[in-house]
Formats: sequence, C-alpha cells, structure tokens
Amino acid sequence: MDELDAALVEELQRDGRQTNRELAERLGIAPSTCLERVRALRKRGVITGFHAEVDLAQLGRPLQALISVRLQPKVREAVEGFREYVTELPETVAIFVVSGGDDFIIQVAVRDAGQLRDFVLDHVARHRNIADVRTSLVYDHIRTSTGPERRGGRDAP
Amino acid sequence: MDELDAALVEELQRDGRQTNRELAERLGIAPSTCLERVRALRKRGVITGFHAEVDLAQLGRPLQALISVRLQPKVREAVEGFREYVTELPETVAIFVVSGGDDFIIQVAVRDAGQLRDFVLDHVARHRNIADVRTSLVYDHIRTSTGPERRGGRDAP
DNA sequence: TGTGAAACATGGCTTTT
DNA sequence: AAAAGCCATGTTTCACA
Repeated sequence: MDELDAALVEELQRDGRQTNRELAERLGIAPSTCLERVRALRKRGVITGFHAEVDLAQLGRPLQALISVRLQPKVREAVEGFREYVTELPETVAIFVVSGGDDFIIQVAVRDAGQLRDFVLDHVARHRNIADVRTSLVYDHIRTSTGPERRGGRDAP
Repeated sequence: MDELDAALVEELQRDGRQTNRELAERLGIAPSTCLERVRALRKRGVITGFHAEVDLAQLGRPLQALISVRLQPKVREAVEGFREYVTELPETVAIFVVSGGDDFIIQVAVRDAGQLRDFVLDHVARHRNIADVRTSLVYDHIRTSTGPERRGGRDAP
C-alpha cells in the first residue's frame, strides 16, 4: 500500500466504472501499470468488489429507519439465528452486529410508515428472545470515501 | 420499473463491472437492449453510480464503531454544522442523521482502540452543544442487495 | 453488423534491495 | 544478482451506432 494504491482506491470508490485508460491518465501512469495495480488490489482483498449504488426512493422505498434490537439472553444460537433471519428480509438494507446496550442495529428501507410498523411488529418484535426494540427514522444518510490509515500517530497534530 | 429493470439492478449490485454482454446473456436479452436499459436506469436516477468496495481492515482500520450523538439544543445551525464537520473527518465511514433519542449515528473505522478514544474525545465530545455520546463496537456489518418494493400490500401474507 | 476503442497478455527496460 | 515495478506493443474482446 503506497501512495499510488491509495489514489487508485480513492478514485475507484468515486467512480468504479471509469476505464483503465482514464484512471491511468488521471494518475499519470501507464495503462498497463494501472491495470496491474488494480488487479493486485483485488487479489490482495483491498478492493472486494464493484457494486452499483441504487436510490431506494426511486425503487419505491423512500422511508428509511434504524431499528435497534436488544436480545435477552444473548446466546450464540439466538444471535446468529436472528441475524440470518433479518438478513433475508427484503426490507433490510444492512445489519450492524454491535456491542454495548444493543445487539443489532438494522437499517431498513420501506414504502411507508405502515410497512415500517409491520416490519417491526411482524418480523422483529415477534421473534424469540427479543428484550427491547427502538425505531429511529433516518433523515439523511451520507457515505464517505474511505482511505488507508495514515501512519504516524494522532490524526490532528 | 418492470421485472427486467429489477433484475438488472440486482445483477449490477452484485457485480457492477460485468460486461454488457455478460449481463445481457445472463438475463436472456440482446446486448443492445441491455445497454439501453442500463443507461435509462442511470438517467432516471435509479442507479446513482458505481463504486469500488474496500476492506477497511486491509487499509489498516480493522476496528469499527457506531457513535450515537445527541445534541442539545437541536438548532438547525448546530445540526448541520456538526454533520459537515464529522463528514470531513478521515475516520468517518458514514453518518446517519436520525430522529428519536439520538440525532446522529456515526460509523467510524479506526486503527485501534486508542484512535477510537481520540476520535470521540477530540472530535465529538469536544464539540459544542453535545448533550450525550455513546459508543458501540461493530462486530459485524452485513450489507444486502436491495430490490424494488413489491406491489400488493403486506410482505408476509 | 461493422468500426473504433478498450481490456488484456507479453516481453523489454529501469529501479530497488 | 535477484526481484519488483513500470512501460510499449500486439491480439482479442467489447461498447456503441
């Protein structure tokens, strides 16, 4: 991971479909070199894939929420079972398995408030071992581009 | 948005870099049709972009956390200011602006626990109008592929 | 279906250890 | 001396009209 790799990762996060030539020219290197580096990044597992990003509102799911779930007791079987169950539900966008007060934070995207209520009542609260559920509406969701950790201690010197 | 569009969106979320020919063959349509459809999906804003996904652990940031922040008072200026400030920090991966008990949930990826502490103390807790901060470690983070809302009422009939 | 452009493979050259 | 990285070129495949 040198400076060039970092720049490649950054560029490909911004636009994962630009041609190899564009990318090479942008960074001032030869296309063949560029191709090799990108391949190496994938092989090493730094870049894990390329994905289309979709606008969920355009797909008829304009309402997003975060549902915090606490399990009791927190036995492995219950935790994994619930995770797998929620993963398969079509309303689910992402799941965080966390420590702290909650055990799961589920990100969902739904059509309207009624579907959100149904999701919570039918799929979450009804499940076994659920001790607590709290729902927060998502007003905005910003995802940033992520780079490598910069070496050398504190980040605001 | 018909069945074909839904299938295209699904496929391109799975692999955003497959060639138009592959994609067309997989769905049993002509490459020209496929190209047109995908272009239309982008133009309509259903597909908003293509991005490389990176493994943050491979970038030297193996520790992820969710930081819940409550502001008081919740004036517009403070909310937007804090959001913009946090967005620019290199540790930040994503931000949810939410309703409910909390106002923000910040997803961060850091090198180690020390850097997490520094982030909370130096960048979050020190900020103006911060009423409460809670940190949860992320054990696992699953992102699912998202499709269009299926018409016709309840989803578990 | 055809044309221009892109991805990819290979071999030679330069730099680093 | 060995290894790794970079680049130029030829071939195959693709996007696009």
